[in-house]
Amino acid sequence: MARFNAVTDSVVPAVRVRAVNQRALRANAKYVLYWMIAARRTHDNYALDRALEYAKRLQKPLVVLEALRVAYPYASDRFHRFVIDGMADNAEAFQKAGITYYPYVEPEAGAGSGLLEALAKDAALVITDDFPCFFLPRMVAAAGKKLPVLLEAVDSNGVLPIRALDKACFRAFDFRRAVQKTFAEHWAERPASAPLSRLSMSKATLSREVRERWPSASADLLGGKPEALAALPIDHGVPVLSYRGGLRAARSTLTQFLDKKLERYEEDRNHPDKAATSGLSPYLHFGHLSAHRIIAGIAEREDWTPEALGTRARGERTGFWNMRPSAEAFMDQLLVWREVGLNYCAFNRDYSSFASLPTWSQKTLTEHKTDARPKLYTRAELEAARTYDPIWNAAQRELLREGRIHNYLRMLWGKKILEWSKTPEHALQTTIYLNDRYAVDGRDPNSYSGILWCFGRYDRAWGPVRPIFGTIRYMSSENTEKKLWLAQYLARYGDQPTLLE
DNA sequence: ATCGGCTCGCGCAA
DNA sequence: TGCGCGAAGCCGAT
Repeated sequence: MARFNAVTDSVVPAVRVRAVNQRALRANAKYVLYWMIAARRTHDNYALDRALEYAKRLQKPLVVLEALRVAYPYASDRFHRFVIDGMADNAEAFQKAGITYYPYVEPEAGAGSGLLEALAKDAALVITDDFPCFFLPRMVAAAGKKLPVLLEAVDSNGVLPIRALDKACFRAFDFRRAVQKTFAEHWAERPASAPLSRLSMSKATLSREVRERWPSASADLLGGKPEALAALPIDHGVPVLSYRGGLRAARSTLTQFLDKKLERYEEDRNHPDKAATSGLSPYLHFGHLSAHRIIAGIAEREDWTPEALGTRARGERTGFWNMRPSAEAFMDQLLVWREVGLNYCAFNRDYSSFASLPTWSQKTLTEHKTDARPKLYTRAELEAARTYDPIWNAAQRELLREGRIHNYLRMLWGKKILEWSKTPEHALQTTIYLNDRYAVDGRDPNSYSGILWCFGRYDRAWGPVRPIFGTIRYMSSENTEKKLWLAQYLARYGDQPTLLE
């Protein structure tokens, strides 16, 4: 270990590693601890690579703690089920590799306090995930102060490290240019796709204190027994989804997308009836799937290698990747639109407020703050999908039932909330609440980009000046209905009573 | 069906 | 200083 320089000799790019505290590494401790909080997967994971690297250098076993608490904002059956599905998959993969994996689901608020510290007592150092959003940055900072050992946060969020640039971009165009300039070098430093294969690592023993005071998640919970979830003090008003979380489900969703949908992506993606969207966002949000894995799949289908990349980095939307148009359109979503959100959150703690909007949009919305609204709905009316607008109601019902809203309709959904709220600030609050509570990929940088876009972020002014919107880009249900194929969508999520309401 | 104007700010060329 | 251009729009003119 003496000659290992953790910065220059690591397989993980230094820009992805952040020392959260200045405590020492303890080479004589029992194991290396990976506290898995965002990249909840066993491959394509820089934090796991880093942890394995330390374990090998120090000749210690690796212990992985994947914890889920009950008192975090919006904890519900929906998100718990999704994360626990992932735990079951992770348990199997780590078991096969001979790594001590500790899935912990807190049975009551506060019960999990002290677990990380107790496990860290025997750790040479702790590695965790660096996620720039929600309560995670605060939680990691607090842990850094408490832990008696070195805590490193590793960024496995995207293909570009969140600190690849030194500031936030306020236009997608600028970020696209940065992606085009640097993709090749970052792609060359991708994480291991099968880090657990051919490992020979000794197994760690956890202290009796830990095993008795914080028993790992029960087989009932991991196995998906509804009673086990019902017993937890979480929001039972947000029901589980019809699709599973976890790595297996992520892989099959990806395969479906690549085999059946990618080819028609560009043409069909705006049409709700065409079912052309990837459905990958929930898996990306909870770290069950990596952008690297998706790109590898696209590259294979497109027979693509980085040599095909264009040399001009001018921020143009086509002609850079040199893939088929549909694949290029999807790459733009994945690399530019997903990662520009990560970039924003990484540099702005204030990523979701009205004050974070561009000056021009704050100004125009404020100027039209007192304009008459066609109708004002309460949050509860919106939540229950009870408006006069069938398209909006359908989108809201899709959110309630499926934990997502179709890409195109999500924009209209947000714009209408602005139209029906007494102030833009209230509208923003309501939109974020609904998305955070019900969307599987809520509480994600990506989601905040999408919502704040409706209020002007990453966008520009569009005339003519209209009531309420001012020069914010306007969208209407009438035009949406004319432009899109959505009859089946309306039938599926239409104004008929359902179990939820 | 397609086109320009509506309207704002940024980077870049000059 | 001027020019070109940008997530998905809308509307009226041709």
